[in-house]
Amino acid sequence: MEQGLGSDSVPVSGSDDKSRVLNVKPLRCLVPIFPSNPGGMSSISSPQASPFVCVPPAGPFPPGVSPVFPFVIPTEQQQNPQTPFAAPLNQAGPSIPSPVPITSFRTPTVQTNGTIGSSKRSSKGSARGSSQRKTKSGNMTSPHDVDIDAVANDFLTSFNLVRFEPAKLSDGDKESVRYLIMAYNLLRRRIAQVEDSEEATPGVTRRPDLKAGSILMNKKGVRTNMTKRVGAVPGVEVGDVFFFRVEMCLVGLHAPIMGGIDYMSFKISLDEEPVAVSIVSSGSYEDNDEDGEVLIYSGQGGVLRRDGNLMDQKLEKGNLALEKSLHRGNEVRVIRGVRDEASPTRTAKVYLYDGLYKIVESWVEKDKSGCNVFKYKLVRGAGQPEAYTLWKSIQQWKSSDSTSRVGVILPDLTSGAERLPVSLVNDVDHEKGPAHFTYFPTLKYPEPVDSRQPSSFSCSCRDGCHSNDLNCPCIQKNGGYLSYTSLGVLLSYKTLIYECGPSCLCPPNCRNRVSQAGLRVRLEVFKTKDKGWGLRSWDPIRSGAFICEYAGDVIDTSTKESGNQDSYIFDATRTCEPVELMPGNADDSQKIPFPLVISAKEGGNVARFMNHSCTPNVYWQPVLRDESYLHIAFFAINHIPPMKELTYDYGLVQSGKPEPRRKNCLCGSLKCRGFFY
DNA sequence: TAGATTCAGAAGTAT
DNA sequence: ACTTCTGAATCTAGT
Repeated sequence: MEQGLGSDSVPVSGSDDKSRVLNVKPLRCLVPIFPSNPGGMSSISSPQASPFVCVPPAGPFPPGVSPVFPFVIPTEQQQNPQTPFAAPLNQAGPSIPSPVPITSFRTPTVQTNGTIGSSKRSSKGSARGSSQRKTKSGNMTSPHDVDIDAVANDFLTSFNLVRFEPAKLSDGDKESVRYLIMAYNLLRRRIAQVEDSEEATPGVTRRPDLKAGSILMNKKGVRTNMTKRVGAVPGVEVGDVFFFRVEMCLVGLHAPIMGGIDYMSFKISLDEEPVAVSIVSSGSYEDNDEDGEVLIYSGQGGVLRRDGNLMDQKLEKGNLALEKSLHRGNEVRVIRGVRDEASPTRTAKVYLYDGLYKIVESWVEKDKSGCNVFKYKLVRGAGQPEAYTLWKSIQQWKSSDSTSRVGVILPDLTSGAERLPVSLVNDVDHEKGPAHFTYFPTLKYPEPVDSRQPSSFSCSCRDGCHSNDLNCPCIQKNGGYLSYTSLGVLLSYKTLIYECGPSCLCPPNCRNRVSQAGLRVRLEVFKTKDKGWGLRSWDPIRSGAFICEYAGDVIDTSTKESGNQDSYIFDATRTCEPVELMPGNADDSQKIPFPLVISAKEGGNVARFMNHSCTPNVYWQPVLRDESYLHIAFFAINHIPPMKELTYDYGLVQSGKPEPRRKNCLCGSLKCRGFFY
């Protein structure tokens, strides 16, 4: 068991002094360069304070340093001086690049194809979008008093730039489904971010999921798989995960926004009769699942009414459709709703697409209160990939020390260094573990933290930073918004995120310290078939969620020969192929402040096991803490099902820099460029 | 802190 | 117009 990883390879559990295991390599040769702009940052950093090359966020950059864009940003929409909150921000610190406010992206002239907000929804008496919200807050003009419709319009304007093929409206494919889900989540998170910065109205439930859903549902040419069908839905694979019901509507997996049974009418000679096409089993009825391949599903209706009366279920609508499907023998898609364990909110749910089932039996039961309830027994079709059963296995691994599982080498390769264990598994061959390395969970700068001067930009939010507090300097640095949701999900993509740092007075659980709070999902290092060791997650990961940072030793690139021969190098100066065309509120003026190269050869965390892919599901994001500590944080690009390998794009070396040895890429994607460094 | 309850919510179906 | 296995906020019962 301890052949590959000697007992000395892992730090002793509970050792607080992580620096003990750190092989410190001081950076002496970098000449400090400081912002030349008057005021602002120059006042906070003395030449002795930081050994790093500091450049103003707007550049210029030292040779070889380039801005990093994980996503393409529409360029024509930048720099509009008409910004409602440019003034307070500029007062706070002239050196802080003025954020591009979302209102500056407004495109009032572009009314060509169906702008939202004005047409359908407002005319239908539900004109609650912007006007109602404004009256709610009265005369108090919030600094964030931003029109949600405008946000959505900006978003859709960018969205229209996508090469979206109309053929996919009726028949989707994997790429369009993936893109649509990602677009939905970006919009939803953006709306949530804007709403969150406004003061909460007591008693009003915010539903950014429905708002974003409504906008995309009503936008022509956005949805896919719009024609209902029996059986598989193109572009949706068994095992795919969804985090909101609306997502499944958008991609045509399950049309009812709340209803559990989706059905369509099927022509039989002259008559039409309904057949069920998909069901969602959320566990709030008394469904029970015997072994994961069988589902006992309760019909709809008959639940406790508002008037207190209980009713028998009727053989109509969905119930009738299920009955007809039993006799017809057609396949029914099954979606299993389960609790999202990674989410701190206890009610959060994940929907697993569990593939095709057939109804084999139906009967009527009396429930606890004596009312008739229809029951349907569904059996899963053979030969489909594991989905719900896999989820059930994982629940078992979590509860039973995973001893039952084959291939487990170590239950926790971090020996407690992370807040969650990380298992080490090999079920493909006999290798007993990766080469020796020291596990530590964070990035190691060669200079101790306490020798640095506290930044005057640190905050004093003792209860944690909140996005409606515009006096918080950490909020200001992020363009006036908090970058994360309460779930630790990144709200919008930026080239640089400012987190609270060591000198901030906010607590460790501050919402602006997401990348410092440690792992939130259960990860495991596993042996891949052909790419050595890799990383994957037991928990489903929602789009935008923080996964981990890249831990390792910060490398002095001026003395070391670019350090690129080390296969555990993370080079933040590399550029990435744009992942997707992203709607832009990314701020062009914010750049990576200094070149950062990390080596995780001697030591590091789970990130060192993440493989390269040309179509990745994870991307990296520079995060600056306290103006001087740059870190690399990894976030999910789209929803990631359990046990799917986590990959990111290793990027391309800047032209002019020495190119490391190329390796053959085995990612297997259509867009594979054939190699990586 | 975790479970239970409340309540607005929007699309699809049926009337 | 009506239904609906949502989902967030609030309330309640427990330690």
